[in-house]
Amino acid sequence: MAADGGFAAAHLRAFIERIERLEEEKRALLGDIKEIYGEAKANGFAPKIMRQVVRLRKMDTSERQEQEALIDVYLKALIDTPPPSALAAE
Amino acid sequence: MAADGGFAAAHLRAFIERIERLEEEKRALLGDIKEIYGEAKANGFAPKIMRQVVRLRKMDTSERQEQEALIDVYLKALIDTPPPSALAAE
Amino acid sequence: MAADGGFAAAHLRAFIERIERLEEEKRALLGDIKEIYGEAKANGFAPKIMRQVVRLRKMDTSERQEQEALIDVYLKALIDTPPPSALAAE
Amino acid sequence: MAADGGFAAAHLRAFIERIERLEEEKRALLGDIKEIYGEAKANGFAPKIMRQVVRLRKMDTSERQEQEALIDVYLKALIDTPPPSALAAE
DNA sequence: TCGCCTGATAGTTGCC
DNA sequence: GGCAACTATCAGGCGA
Repeated sequence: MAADGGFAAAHLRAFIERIERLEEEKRALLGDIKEIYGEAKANGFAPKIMRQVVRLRKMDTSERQEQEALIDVYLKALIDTPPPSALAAE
Repeated sequence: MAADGGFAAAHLRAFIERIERLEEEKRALLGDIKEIYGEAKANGFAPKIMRQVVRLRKMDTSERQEQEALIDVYLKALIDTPPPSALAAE
Repeated sequence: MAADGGFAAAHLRAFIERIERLEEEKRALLGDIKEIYGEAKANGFAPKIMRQVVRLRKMDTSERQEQEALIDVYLKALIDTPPPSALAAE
Repeated sequence: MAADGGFAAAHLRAFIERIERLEEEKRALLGDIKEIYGEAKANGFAPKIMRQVVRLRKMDTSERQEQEALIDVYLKALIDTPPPSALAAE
């Protein structure tokens, strides 16, 4: 790669530049999102809860439903086997 | 730290050794868990589903319950606002 | 909040919608970045190294060198304490 | 599986219980490790550096140097391509 | 078996 | 200054 007259280096530069450009955009986007949570908080909403809500709404629409039935079967088989964490509640 | 006659170095060594020892144990534990999933698979169970089940059982017993009510309120407020991903399903 | 005639709910909906819209954009951006790393890989570059490079370029040079120096001090303090993995080599 | 008189369910329960037990141990182990880093910090060591040191000691020396060399090559190829952050300094 | 992708872990940052 | 949330990296599991 070093013996190619710098062509590879130029290639690499192009990739890195594109990536860094997109990362800048991403950074801006993250800032915008954060700002909205800030506004919401100023209006009496709980950002933490809102984040969970956004997350849940994402999950619910995924292909998870397809496997839901099987998960349910497994969970039901364990219905009288409480998870260990239940002990911590004492 | 360099001018302490190596006392700090000995101290650091002790900490690192303890950590590396525990990491070894952790590694072994992960191996055991993996093995069990393998056994289960050999018995006709789906490891992937089992992992999700374990995960769900963990979540259900966490402090999430405390915030569950509030999450519910938020979700209900959004009941006629479908998430964007619904559009992708077309 | 529940007793406000739904005004708060409408407000919440507006916030969530804005957030979910931006998250869609973010998702797209992440996909683009990933794609570029994929292209780079197909051209013989190592994505893992590229990521480190992008990260290093974000840091101030002096800060980076300071960290490396400290790492070196720690490593040297452990010079006669072989890591556990050496044992596995037997 | 459902028509087996619950034998499979019992089997599944056994697997899940073993897994959850081991996960508890893992959780405890992680807590212990975290605790040691805390102690070290209280004694004037930098946990962040320690973690990197532990990580480096896990890698083979030659492998590590190989990576560093490659990072250097990449960085040098980008030497006249300033990162975007330089623009922010203006 | 390889590549992809999701889930786990470490680092960073902002809040309290 | 410590704590907790969020982001990014990494490794293991899954599917082709």
